[in-house]
Amino acid sequence: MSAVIAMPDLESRVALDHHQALKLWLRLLSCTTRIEGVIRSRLRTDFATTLPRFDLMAQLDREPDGLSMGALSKRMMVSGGNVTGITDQLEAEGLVTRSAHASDRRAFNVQLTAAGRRQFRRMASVHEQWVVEMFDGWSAAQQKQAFALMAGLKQHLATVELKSPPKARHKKAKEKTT
Amino acid sequence: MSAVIAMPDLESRVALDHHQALKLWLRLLSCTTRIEGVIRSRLRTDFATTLPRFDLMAQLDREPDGLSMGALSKRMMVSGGNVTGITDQLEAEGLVTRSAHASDRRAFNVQLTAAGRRQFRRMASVHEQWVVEMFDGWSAAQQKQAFALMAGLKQHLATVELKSPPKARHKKAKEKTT
DNA sequence: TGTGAACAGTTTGGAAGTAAAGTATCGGCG
DNA sequence: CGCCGATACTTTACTTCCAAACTGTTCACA
Repeated sequence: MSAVIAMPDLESRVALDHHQALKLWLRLLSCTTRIEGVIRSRLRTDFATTLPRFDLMAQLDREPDGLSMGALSKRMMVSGGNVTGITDQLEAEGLVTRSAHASDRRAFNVQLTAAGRRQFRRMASVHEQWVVEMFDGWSAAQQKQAFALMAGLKQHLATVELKSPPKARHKKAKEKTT
Repeated sequence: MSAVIAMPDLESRVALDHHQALKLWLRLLSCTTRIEGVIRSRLRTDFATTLPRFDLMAQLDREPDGLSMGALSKRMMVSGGNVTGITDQLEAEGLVTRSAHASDRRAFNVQLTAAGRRQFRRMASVHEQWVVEMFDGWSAAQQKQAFALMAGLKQHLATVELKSPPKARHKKAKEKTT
């Protein structure tokens, strides 16, 4: 329903679009913040752990052969320094091991220990139920729809530069700045 | 139609649902994390500010009469102690004022200063363009659809308790715990 | 071979977030 | 009035996170 014709003022149409995207973003953000808050709170009270620790263990649970620090950082979408700290903790508690990489002496291979895997599995099933509970406000069809929408968004976002592009956008300048 | 009791026959269906909700959640999370990261990064490089500072100013910009610390805390969905710290910074920089509440000596009224409003307005328009840019992977129709979906989710989430409920849910216990 | 860029991870310094305890004020009720 | 629980905010101690600087390793290539 975009007003292609009879545009009294381009300004107002743009402003409306802006408003829509902004409102959408705020709503999206408040939903995820809320869900994160609930999960965080329950992880603390039920399992005395935190979301990043759970997240790291979840990544490792999917990869029996282990992951490097860098791979963990990328998957968890947090900085490397952050992964170092969380891994330190879990290692100290005997939930993960940090072993030398076979061929690259810079890298480590992080793996879940038996105890770590046991603990994660115990938490994971409960965690899944929490997520199901929070999304059952949506029907299965709606969930599918949302999933598809998010797929598109995610793909588009991958093309967005992290830092603000240097303005001139009327030319399709796509070359690397290196 | 939530499978409340462990029914062997429905086991696999439930497992599928779980998987779906979980995947949906992870995708939702990665989208918002990415968007947040982009905005955060650009706010830093372009305006030497941070997301929570921007957020606080945005709340105040909408309320010319100012807001109390508690109201800010609620709107920003962060703890009160957090708001204290951010307000301290902005006040020290002359962007907001913390004045005594008219009738309640416990409360403060936080307002944008002229300089604060000027700075915020300058940032806000650019910020809106960033958001528009990130959501233009979606058509206007898709944005509308997503917005509606999120509305439903948000509403459902409001009924979810923060801490893990003590198990028994087969009765529709909806009474307040106060 | 050797040199320099790129890469893996750690360290550091600081902002942002929380929960929980503390301070001061408010408001109701005897 | 005087007390007591609720409220508004701050403080404290701690975790999480990032950006940027740093160390050590690898790899390309002259």
